[in-house]
Amino acid sequence: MAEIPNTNREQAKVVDLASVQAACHGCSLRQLCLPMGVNQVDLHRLDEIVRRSRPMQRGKHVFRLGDQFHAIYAIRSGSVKTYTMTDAGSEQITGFHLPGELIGLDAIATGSHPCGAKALETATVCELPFLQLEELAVQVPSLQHQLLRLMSKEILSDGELLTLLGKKSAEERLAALIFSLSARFKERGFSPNEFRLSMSRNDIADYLGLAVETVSRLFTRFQQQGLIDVQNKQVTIRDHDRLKELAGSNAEDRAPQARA
Amino acid sequence: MAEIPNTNREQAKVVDLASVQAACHGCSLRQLCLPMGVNQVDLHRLDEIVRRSRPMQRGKHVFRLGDQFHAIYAIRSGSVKTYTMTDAGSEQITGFHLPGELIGLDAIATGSHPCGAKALETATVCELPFLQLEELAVQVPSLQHQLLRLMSKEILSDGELLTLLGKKSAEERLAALIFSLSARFKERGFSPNEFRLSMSRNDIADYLGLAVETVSRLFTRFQQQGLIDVQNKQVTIRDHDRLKELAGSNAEDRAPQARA
DNA sequence: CAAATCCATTGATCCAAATCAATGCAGCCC
DNA sequence: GGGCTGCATTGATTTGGATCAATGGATTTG
Repeated sequence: MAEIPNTNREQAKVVDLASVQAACHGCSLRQLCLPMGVNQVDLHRLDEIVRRSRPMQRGKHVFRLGDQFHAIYAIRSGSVKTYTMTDAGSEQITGFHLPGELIGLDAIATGSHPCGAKALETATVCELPFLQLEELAVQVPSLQHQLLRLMSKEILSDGELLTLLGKKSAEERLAALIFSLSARFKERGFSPNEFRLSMSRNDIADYLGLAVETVSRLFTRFQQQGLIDVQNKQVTIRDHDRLKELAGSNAEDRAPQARA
Repeated sequence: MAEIPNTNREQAKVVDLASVQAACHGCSLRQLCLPMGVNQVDLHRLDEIVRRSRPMQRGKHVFRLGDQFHAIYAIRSGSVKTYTMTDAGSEQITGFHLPGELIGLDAIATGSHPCGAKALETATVCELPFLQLEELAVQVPSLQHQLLRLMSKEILSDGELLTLLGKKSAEERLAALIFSLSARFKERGFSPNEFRLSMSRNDIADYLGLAVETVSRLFTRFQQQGLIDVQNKQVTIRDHDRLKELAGSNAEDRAPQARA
């Protein structure tokens, strides 16, 4: 509810773009990000329209709720949360985004950002001006394909989150989040078993549709049960299998019936 | 949980495609659907790849959970629900889809359908083979644009549903659903104030993340409060404004503070 | 380095919605 | 038309997680 105050400069221009080119062709994330499947030659054309931001401090916006839409952004380093506001003023976090993921895709339809995007830690992002990207995508089928694929992936992960919020217990929700983060860190070459949660407990609660207190209690419980080790924001996974099982379901242990 | 039994024929081929062409150029939904913004000439090329299904009976699948992905579908008439299964066997419904809306978009990323799609009443759908659609989209920028727009819209509405499930009370959720259906019926030229709910109470519960009993009680309560009239599946909106207010928020009436 | 501020944890209590239980009703099929 | 079957409503009871309340730690700032 209490907004972090912004400097005037940050107000005026939310993302501060570096003058250096982003250079997708040399980026370690190209197998996860938009460049996947795009050949060398076409990749240089993508490079021409991409601008990389300067490192953004924790709490700064990539874009704000309601901002006019002109570009989508790829996370290059760090992590970013996207969120909407309820009328009552509380945040619903729609995603925690890691390097290689695209944000701002939900703004294409309406022309303005229905959610805000804020750096959870120092982060850099790559700006992809949408008109230019669309233009390039009709010329580069592999780029169009990958853009559609990434949007599809977003719809897919939203669907999973829906099930999480609609059907799962608090315990399952937190286990699923930890499990998902673990898998995504692994994809990016980081340790899947030891990582730092860049978001606050409050953010986790606002993502999972729970109260902070509940999240806190669950961390304590998971630790007591030997599932994970928690030391502030540092998490170590102790029992990957049980965590996975918990994330998948905990209602089925009393009804493990066969699927038709 | 109990699956409607399927005939062998329906098992073998889920969607039964008519031999007639779909004819987007003559379709009354073209301003809502994929053809929006596509010119006459290109529209005929779209017509060539679209196949319209025969009317599908209530309960038949457009595609099943886990089916291999080869096409997306536009609802032409009737209504369709998309849903996933939790490991415990209960459905999380991810959307109720009306004519002009696309389904199957979440399958592009993985190549198989992460959710199933079932007709809620007699419905027809248009099949858009994805490879051909992609091929056409690189040749017809306006088609690419509209496809991206519709995918974005899907992400947007998923985000709204997330907020609904994560932050809103049972009352707000149901009000929001009724309000959303009303708005979408209006868009399609139907009465926004009097319509038939094609889905069961159970489906509504599985969409809103509630128990059936809660949904039923809310319908009764809304009727008592004079918000709506309910007669089985027939709904008449009596107080549009109060319904809208309730759908937007009901927590703010005790904290109507100004936004920063 | 101390004070201030923010964030996280823990405990006690409450409540909205789930669950359990029963009856009512509508649309079907013989 | 009468019984069947699945769907919907209503009531009683329980409970998971929210809310309220207080304290404990961790960053941050002057």
